[in-house]
Amino acid sequence: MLQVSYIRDNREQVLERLAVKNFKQPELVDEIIEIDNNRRQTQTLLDNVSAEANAAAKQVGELMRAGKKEEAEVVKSKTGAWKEEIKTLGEALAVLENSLYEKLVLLPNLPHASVPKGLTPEENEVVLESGQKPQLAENALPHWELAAKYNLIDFELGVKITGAGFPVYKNKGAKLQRALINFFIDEAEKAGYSEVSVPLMVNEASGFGTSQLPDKEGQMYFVGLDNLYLIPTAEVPITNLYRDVILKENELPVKNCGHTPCFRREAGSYGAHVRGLNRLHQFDKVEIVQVAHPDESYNILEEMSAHVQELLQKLGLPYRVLRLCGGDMGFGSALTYDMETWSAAQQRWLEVSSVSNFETFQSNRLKLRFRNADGKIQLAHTLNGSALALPRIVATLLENNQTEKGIKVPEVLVPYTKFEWID
RNA sequence: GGAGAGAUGUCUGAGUGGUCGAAAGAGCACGCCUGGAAAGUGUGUAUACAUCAAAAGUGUAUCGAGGGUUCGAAUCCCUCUCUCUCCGCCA
Repeated sequence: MLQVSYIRDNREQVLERLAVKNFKQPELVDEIIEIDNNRRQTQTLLDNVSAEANAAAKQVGELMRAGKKEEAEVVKSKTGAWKEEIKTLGEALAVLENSLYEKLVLLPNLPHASVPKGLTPEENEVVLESGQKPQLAENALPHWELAAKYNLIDFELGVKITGAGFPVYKNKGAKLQRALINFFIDEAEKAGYSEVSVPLMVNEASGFGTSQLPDKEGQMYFVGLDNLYLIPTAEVPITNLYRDVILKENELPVKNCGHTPCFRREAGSYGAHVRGLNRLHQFDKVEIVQVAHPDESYNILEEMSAHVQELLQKLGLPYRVLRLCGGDMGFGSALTYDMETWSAAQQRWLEVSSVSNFETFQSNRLKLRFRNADGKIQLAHTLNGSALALPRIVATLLENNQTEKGIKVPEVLVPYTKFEWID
């Protein structure tokens, strides 16, 4: 959520930045400024009347104590009008605050200056490409066939017990999952992230804090009986650890990592591109999250991007890094890098990580602040990234490393899997 | 799920209608003291909004949340949420 005071003071810039994100309702900006003017006037009126009423109440108390009952009655009789006014103004203020809020949550974050204009994924900027795309044999198989051939993943069994998009991992498939999770967590800890293990369901306030709500209401599984949402990413519980927190400047940056399953309804996604592990309703992911000083957040974004790339390098996967264009960015992000690995059997890039700087967009909602060097309270910046999401990593590992002997496990994973070949 | 108790600042904890944004202690910050530290000692130590060019200052709101009674509510009443204890169930 953008800060009203910022919008008020930087109207032109806000409009210009929103245009980069192809925001469809720029008129909201002026509506917000208008409502806010109204709100501030009302606030001032209300404060003044309340001050008068407070002074009178105090006076009554003093008169009563002095035994001047009649004078006290006189003052009392004057308070009726104030009460009425306080009530009316208070209600008006609440209406204004609500409508201000309702419009404010519709504004996405402003994109960073480096974000390219554009509408579609095709317009994302390729920042770099790394690694060799493997040349597979003629009869190379896509991962869903490899999974069946080596008895690693049973999609039909998942359909039976839950539904499509909930695979059952078996044998070396299950072990590979655990190996990847442990590898990713260990790497994150080496990079200074401390591990947390968090709830997989969150309340509405948490969903709102990281801006999944109200924006992505329909994308999350919702447990109506208890009003809880299944997390779509560990970003939600981990970042919300710091909701309503004021940190000390020297505590920044805060670095956390955590493994969780993620649950996504993915409503409306069907077809070849969601085959196999390409898009699931439940998948495992290791997430890295940082709470940063505003002056440092873009350096930290690069550091997080480098961390993700290092993982891909260690796994020997060819990848590329995209800087998302305005139209393809998430609602709350100021700058997002997507990392994609090359799936040799499918001949396409698969997104395996997304690293974003939210600047103050989340922290404004979270009330996540720090006390700066001047002793002033200031909003912190939040960042997060996948490091990494498992399914598409598994997909590309299986596909890219297939040989006639079986599937070769990357060396870095062998200490975790305790086997070198899937055969 | 049933019965009871409770929710106050960073923490402990006082406060049952006015002088309470809130005692006291601890913690923390800064100073004094000290060769240095500890002890001792002094001062300070919530947040939001409004006002102001800005700071200072001032005003308003906030003692779990929301509503009510009253000239006046941390304190009384109602509703909700959460926590603790006991019982039940249970990985």
